[in-house]
Amino acid sequence: MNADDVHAAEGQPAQAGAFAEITEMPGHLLRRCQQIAVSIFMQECEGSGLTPLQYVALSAVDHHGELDQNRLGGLVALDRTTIGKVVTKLETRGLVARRRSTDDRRFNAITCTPAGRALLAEVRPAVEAAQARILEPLAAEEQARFLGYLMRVAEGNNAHSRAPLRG
Amino acid sequence: MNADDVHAAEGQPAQAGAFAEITEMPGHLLRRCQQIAVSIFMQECEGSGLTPLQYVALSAVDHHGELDQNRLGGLVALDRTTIGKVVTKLETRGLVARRRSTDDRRFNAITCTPAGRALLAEVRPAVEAAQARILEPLAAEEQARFLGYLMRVAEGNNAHSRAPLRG
DNA sequence: GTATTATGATCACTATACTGATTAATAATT
DNA sequence: AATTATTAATCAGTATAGTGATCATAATAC
Repeated sequence: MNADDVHAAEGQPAQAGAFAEITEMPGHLLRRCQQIAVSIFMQECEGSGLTPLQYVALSAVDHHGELDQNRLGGLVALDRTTIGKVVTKLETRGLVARRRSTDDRRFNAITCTPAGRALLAEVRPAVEAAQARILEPLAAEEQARFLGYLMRVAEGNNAHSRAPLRG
Repeated sequence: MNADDVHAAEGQPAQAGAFAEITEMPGHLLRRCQQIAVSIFMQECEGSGLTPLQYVALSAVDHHGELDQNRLGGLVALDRTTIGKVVTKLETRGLVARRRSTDDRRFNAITCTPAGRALLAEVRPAVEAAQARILEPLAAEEQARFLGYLMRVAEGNNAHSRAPLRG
């Protein structure tokens, strides 16, 4: 910046080097990688109008057939409120159908529509292209090890998550 | 669920097995790991009232001395709007000071307050405990390799990020 | 058969993470 | 000097990711 710059006047900050360490911490790196993964997904899947979360949730509904929001949230590791909003978005686009279960009227019964299934099939190549781009900085063997580590970190810490996977 | 369950009637869903594959994709795993990393940070650093982002941003301000919001956003890889909100939150807690630069009146000059520096020092052990817990499912050698992979994925794809790191 | 408990969904609220439009100030061009 | 372009910040809007409170319904206890 300029003349009224404290930086120049104070010499060394209180915790010299501490910030550099933070940028090499797993928490910070995971945030950056997740941020990048979303960016790449949005680029590759632009035409579909789907976000990563919408794609995963729609796939889960397609794969599992009719299920309630709570179970769906567990399958994709999302809290009750967020999965509710994702379902609302998918519903307004006609990709899933939502109705109150007549059996137990507390439940929202979610099903995948033909339009939802068609979009899933259509966007699938772009999703796979995105995944390949995310891993591109690593060699093939490293990619496999990296995925293995991610799976173990996710599974090993699942109980510590605020929205654990409930398969 | 129950009797009016479409699942039982339809047999196999359209894309059998596709969802299982998605749960092993880097995009999904990175989201889950980031989600878990935030959960663990919030548990360990509960007393500080700091979120992961607030901690990283505050550290960056401390380390770099006075700087503007745009540069701060670049250092922590955040877009202009999000870094603005983080700074507002830190400002209301008195952890940073924000004033218009007299030199160039477009800039917000951000500085770390003594209270901010004190909190950083206080919370540091909890932050490191959180990082250790995130990596716990991996052996020491694997942790080092995992961090190396995360750094290469983040750096190699930096240009594809919607809010790239600008060191 | 009523009271208690448990559960699914929704609402209000906070924080993260962006885009596009706008505003204010500076820099570059002519 | 006046016009144009650029830049920092902010605002409105959308999506992700949660918490705690509330409401309706269902299951259980007594």
